[in-house]
Amino acid sequence: MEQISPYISVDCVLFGYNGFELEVLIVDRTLTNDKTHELIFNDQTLTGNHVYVDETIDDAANRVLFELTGLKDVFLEQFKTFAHPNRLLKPNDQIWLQHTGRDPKARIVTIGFYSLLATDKIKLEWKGRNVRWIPIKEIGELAFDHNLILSEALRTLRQRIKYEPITFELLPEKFTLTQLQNVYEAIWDVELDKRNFRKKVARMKYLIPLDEKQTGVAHKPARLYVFSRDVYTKTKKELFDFTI
Amino acid sequence: MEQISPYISVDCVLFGYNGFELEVLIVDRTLTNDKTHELIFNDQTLTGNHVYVDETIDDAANRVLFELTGLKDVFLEQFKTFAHPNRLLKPNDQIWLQHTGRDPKARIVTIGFYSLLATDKIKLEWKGRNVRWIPIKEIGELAFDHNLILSEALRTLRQRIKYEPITFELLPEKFTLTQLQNVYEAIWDVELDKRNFRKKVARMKYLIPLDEKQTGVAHKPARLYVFSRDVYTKTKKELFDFTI
DNA sequence: TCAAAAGTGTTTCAGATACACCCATGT
DNA sequence: ACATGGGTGTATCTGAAACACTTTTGA
Repeated sequence: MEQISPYISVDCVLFGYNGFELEVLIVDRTLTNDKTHELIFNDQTLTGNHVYVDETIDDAANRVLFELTGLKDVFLEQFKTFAHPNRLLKPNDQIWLQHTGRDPKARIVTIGFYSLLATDKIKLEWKGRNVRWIPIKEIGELAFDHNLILSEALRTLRQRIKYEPITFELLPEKFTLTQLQNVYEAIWDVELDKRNFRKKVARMKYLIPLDEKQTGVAHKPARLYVFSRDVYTKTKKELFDFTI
Repeated sequence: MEQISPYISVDCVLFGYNGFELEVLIVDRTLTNDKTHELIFNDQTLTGNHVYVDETIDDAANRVLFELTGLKDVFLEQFKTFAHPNRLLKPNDQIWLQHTGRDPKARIVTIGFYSLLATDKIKLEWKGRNVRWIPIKEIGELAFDHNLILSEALRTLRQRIKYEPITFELLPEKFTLTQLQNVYEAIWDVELDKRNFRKKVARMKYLIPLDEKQTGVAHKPARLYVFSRDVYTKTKKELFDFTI
């Protein structure tokens, strides 16, 4: 067993999309009395990891993703670091740290990462804990400073999708334009005009239309598209443009 | 003396503008043998600080700025965290850590901040070390992973000025439109068209023209402008727009 | 045959780009 | 009087926004 860097952790905000809403992966944190088996508390956290001594923070974050999905090379990006001296001082958190054998007084710096995942890629169990997707609007109080981490991640995501083609990561490999539009609408919580949206994506050469259609839908089946990272990197240009 | 969090530091990339080029604040790091007074090495670093146990990282970063300028409330923003296990292993860095009484084997997480400053606000001495502005294109090898930190800061800056009005921070309170244009040109290393640039800024209502002109210049004196953060926050709107 | 979502075109307006000359000042 | 940078307008093109109907499929 490799040794842990006791003052560094990573927290991962995993975004998913259920066809209607933006979701976040949440794990249950349940603490019971070892002897009486009575429930002490039951709440929720984001996914996170400690970092091994010889491990980079990116590797540690990727480890979370791998444990949850069995996949390497998932989209994952550092967005902000949280190091407030009081970030672990809520009563439940103190009990939890103590119970899991950590120093509740130690100051832990956590580096926040976010990732976009097709929701069906996730295992529903992680480190013996229950895992589930929760729509972003239904998320209540989370442990530690995880509500703050989540809201900063969402802020970053909303910005990032304006300028980088990453929304595809939330969809199956082959997707329809309506699905893609729905993703933008879910992330921004707005409605977009279908015709204008399609004119816009028509200019994105890296969105490749297939000679393939949806099947099994009770309406005119939509054409399927794939995202070509190859075309994207070849055609993207730096914008020396400012908009404000 | 407050106690230091030994595994957390902040590094600040301070950008300045000399009228022609984008500059970065660099401090000399000179190590001499305590007995013979021979020079062991002489190289450069960014500015940085350790973090006190009860201090937030933002406060620690602001402390650097305050030590250098005597100013509070300077523009300062966290942009990325650097935690590679090998980031302090270059020979000079190991000698330096040892010499300054720190554990050269310890893994230190550093949170990168960047700031924009009018260059005349800086003191030229910091922690007994020499401080100077160096044009970004003339910066050589820096200590630790500071070249990496700098290049990530620059990447962030180039993005950020597209969507946020922060370039003013590099200029005196009252500035001309040509100065402002020069700042954009220096940061992006491009040339912009004067007339089109002015049409663009004419739409920025938070750029307030004054009834005041340059004096003492050997040509038609330019009108002076100020940035109104007040007007900016009142008129800015969220963009639900994507451009790629 | 009906319900459901797919798919499509035009007009109007704002902003991006390209481009050249006269003006006010100090020396 | 001249050198220096300040300041301005027009034409063309591209993309943004607003808006409604026909088509294809499964049930």
